[in-house]
Amino acid sequence: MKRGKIWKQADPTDPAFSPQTSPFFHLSRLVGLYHLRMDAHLKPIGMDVPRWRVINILYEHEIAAISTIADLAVTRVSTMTKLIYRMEREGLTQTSVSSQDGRVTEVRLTEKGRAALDLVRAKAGLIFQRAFHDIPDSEMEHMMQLIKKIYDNIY
Amino acid sequence: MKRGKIWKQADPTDPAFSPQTSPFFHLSRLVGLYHLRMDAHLKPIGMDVPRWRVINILYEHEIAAISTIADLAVTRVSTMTKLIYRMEREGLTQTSVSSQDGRVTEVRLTEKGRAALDLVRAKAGLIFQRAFHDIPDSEMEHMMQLIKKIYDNIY
DNA sequence: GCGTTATAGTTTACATTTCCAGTTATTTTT
DNA sequence: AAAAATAACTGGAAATGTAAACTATAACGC
Repeated sequence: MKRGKIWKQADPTDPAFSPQTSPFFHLSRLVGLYHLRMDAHLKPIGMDVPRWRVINILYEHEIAAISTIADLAVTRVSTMTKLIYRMEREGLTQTSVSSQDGRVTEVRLTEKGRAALDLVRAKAGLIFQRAFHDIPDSEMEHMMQLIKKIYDNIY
Repeated sequence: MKRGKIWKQADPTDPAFSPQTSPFFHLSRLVGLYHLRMDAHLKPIGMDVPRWRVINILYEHEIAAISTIADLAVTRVSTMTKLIYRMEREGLTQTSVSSQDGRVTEVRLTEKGRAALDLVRAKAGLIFQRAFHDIPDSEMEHMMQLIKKIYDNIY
C-alpha cells in the first residue's frame, strides 16, 4: 500500500522511522503497561497475568488441550505445559489424558479455578474502566475489528 | 460511560464478559503474536525483542539513563539493568556514570549497536508490511491516537 | 552543616520462560 | 501392515525476569 509522507515513518525500513511513529511500538508499550497494572492488582490475591489468561480461556472452552490453550494464549507449548502443572498443584486446574487421542492432555477448571475467575474479573474491571471510560462504543468496536484484522494478517 | 448491550460485554465485571469481547485480550494476543514473529526473525541474527526495543530508544535519545530507558520500554528497572549490561558485554551499548549526578548510569549505542539497528529494521519492516498492508493511513493514524489515549488513561 | 528522606542503580536469591532433545501416540505412506 | 512422518507433550539445562534487600548519591528541612 502506498503511504503518505507522515505514515511512511511507521515502516521500520523507512529512514525517518522512529518508535514515536511506530504502531507496534505503541501497541507493545500499552500491553506492557497493562500487564504491569494487572500484575499489581493480581499479586495480592495470589494470581498473575498468565494464569488469568488461562482461566479465561478455560472458562470459554470448558475442556481444552494444552496446545490449544498455548495457541489461544500465544505462548510456547512447553511454557504452557509448565504453567498448567503449576496451576494444577495450586488446585486451579485439573488435567486428564484424552480418551479420543492418547497424546492430548485435557485441561479443565476446578471449582477453585472458577471462583478465582470472579475475583480477578473485579480487578480487571477496574483497569478496563479506567482505560476505556472516555472511549465510546463505536471507537472500541472499530479498534477491535482492526486489531483482529492485524492479528489475522500476521497469523 | 454508558455502554450498549453488545459492548457491556467488554467489561470484565459484566456477567456476559468473555475473552472474545475483551479489547485487552485481543491487544495482548496481537502483541504476543507480534513478539513471536519478531523473535523468529531476530534470533538468527543474534537479536531479540527486548534488545531491539532498547536500541530503538537509544537511537532516539542518544544518551539516556537506565531508569529512563526502563520507563520508555515499560520494564522494571532491575530487568533493564541486567539487560543493559548483557548488551554491554555483547558490545552493543556503552555505559558511564553521569558527571552531573553520580547515581545515574548513562547508556549510549556503540558503532555495533547502530549497525544492528539497520539490520533489525529490515526484519521489522517485513512484519510491519505484512501486518498493515491492507490498512489505510487514516485507519492507522486513528488507531495510534486511540492507543496513546488508552495508554495515558492507565499511566 | 547535618540528619532525614528520596532517587538511581546494583545484587542476590528465586521463579519463570525458552531451547532442545527425547518419548509416546496417532496418522500417513508405501 | 510395517515404516515414516507428524503431533502432543515432557524433562532438564540455560537464559531471562522479578522482588527484595542493599549501596551510593542527591535533595530537603531546619
